[in-house]
Amino acid sequence: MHAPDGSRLAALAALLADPTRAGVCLALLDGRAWTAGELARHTGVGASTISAHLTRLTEGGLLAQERQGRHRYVRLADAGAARLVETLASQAAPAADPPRTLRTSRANEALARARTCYDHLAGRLGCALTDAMTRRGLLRQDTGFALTEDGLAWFGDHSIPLERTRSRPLARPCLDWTERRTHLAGTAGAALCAHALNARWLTRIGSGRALRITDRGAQALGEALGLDADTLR
Amino acid sequence: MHAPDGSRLAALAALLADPTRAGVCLALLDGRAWTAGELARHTGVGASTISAHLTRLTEGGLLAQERQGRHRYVRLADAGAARLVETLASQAAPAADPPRTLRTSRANEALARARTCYDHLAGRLGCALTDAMTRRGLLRQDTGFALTEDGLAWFGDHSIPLERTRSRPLARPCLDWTERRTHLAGTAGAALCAHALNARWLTRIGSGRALRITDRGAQALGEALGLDADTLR
DNA sequence: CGGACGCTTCGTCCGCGAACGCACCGTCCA
DNA sequence: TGGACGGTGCGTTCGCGGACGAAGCGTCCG
Repeated sequence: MHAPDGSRLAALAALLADPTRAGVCLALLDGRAWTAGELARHTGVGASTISAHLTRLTEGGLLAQERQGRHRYVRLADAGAARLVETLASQAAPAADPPRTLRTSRANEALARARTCYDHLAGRLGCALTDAMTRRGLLRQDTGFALTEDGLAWFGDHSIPLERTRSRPLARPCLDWTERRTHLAGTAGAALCAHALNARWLTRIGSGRALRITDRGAQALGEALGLDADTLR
Repeated sequence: MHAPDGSRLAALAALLADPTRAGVCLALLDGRAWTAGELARHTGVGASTISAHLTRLTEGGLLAQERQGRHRYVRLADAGAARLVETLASQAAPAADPPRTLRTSRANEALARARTCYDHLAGRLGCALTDAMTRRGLLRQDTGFALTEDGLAWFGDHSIPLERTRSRPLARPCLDWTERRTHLAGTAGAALCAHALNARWLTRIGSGRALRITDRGAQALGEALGLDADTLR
């Protein structure tokens, strides 16, 4: 075993060093599978071009694909790939020029409010949940980033199963692009997100990664975490 | 505020998408400042070439530079930059072809045994320390990654000051390239490393990032963590 | 069965950027 | 006050790769 040489690192970075491929990976950060055509339209590039890019990303191990009929579905390969894109995105973020059109402004506002980040919750909602959990002593951030005993119990009380795997941390921080603060990721973050969508606490807006809080969700989150979810509507 | 677009992410990734620049960043992961000439020799490239690369990396915000006389010293700009390179390196790692010469084999063995990773300890030693701390209940990894109360006290007992800053976590996991496991990073990891070097528990081998355990260090680590440091010699 | 559709393959064009050598500038030392 | 040395700027070369369009292939649906 030897230290990774520059060429391997460069080859991996090169996959993300193109605006189109970077746009693809950012789009896939919503954690779902997109078709090649959707990504072509989303990045504003031809069908043949996106096809080549998806092939490169897949062969590079960043994307996983699945073919269904005449569709090619791609998604981020694993949590490691998602973490890489996240890290890059949060480090690249510091541009803050105002959006130009009302339409994109609305879309950005929705994203800033609540969205998925790969498999967990982000945006103001994600941060508010994380803060509430910290305030209630379910999560500790002052000595690192970990669930407490009370936190473990909380998940149990709400029948949210926590898979304890060796390869993936139960709780880890993820830096939020819009809030510039950390929110809950890892197995627990994913479980919470899955539960919130399953129990209809949250629903997706259209087909994107933006989320909306339901009435039931506002009530449930108010009870479970003392969160004033109305302000996040 | 809006989501980072592909071009920003791509521009950042492009900085690391070149073998020479990637080699520079990996070298700088030892946390120290290198001169332009050292990096040119290290990457096997001309002086003018390395100069241009260092300028690009600095302007991109990944490197910080400092001029002393006719020397140009560069180092990684901040913990964020280091984390980015780490993440990329650990994701890129899976090549394991054996080293070709005895010389590089020796060097790799030394690196695998004990080294710095930006500002904290890595290699078998770093992982062993992290494991020992976990075993002794100073560090919890099963619910995330955080120091325990006992852990905080341990740092106090050994007069290792822990700066509690808001922007940087006290403890976070860092994936080790050689061990494929996590070791302690963050403020606590940095403080431990600094203390170990200060107290001469460890010394640098030559000018690289490899470390050697001193007799005093073996004894101190044995007492403080019950670590059998002899096996790491 | 035919046509629309989603994706892929191929050929082509074109621009970016990495590397080098050389001339040059400032610094350090004998 | 030279001369060696570390680093910079410029001009040149050259290969890589991203984009497009056209043609082709399999899939779905009317």
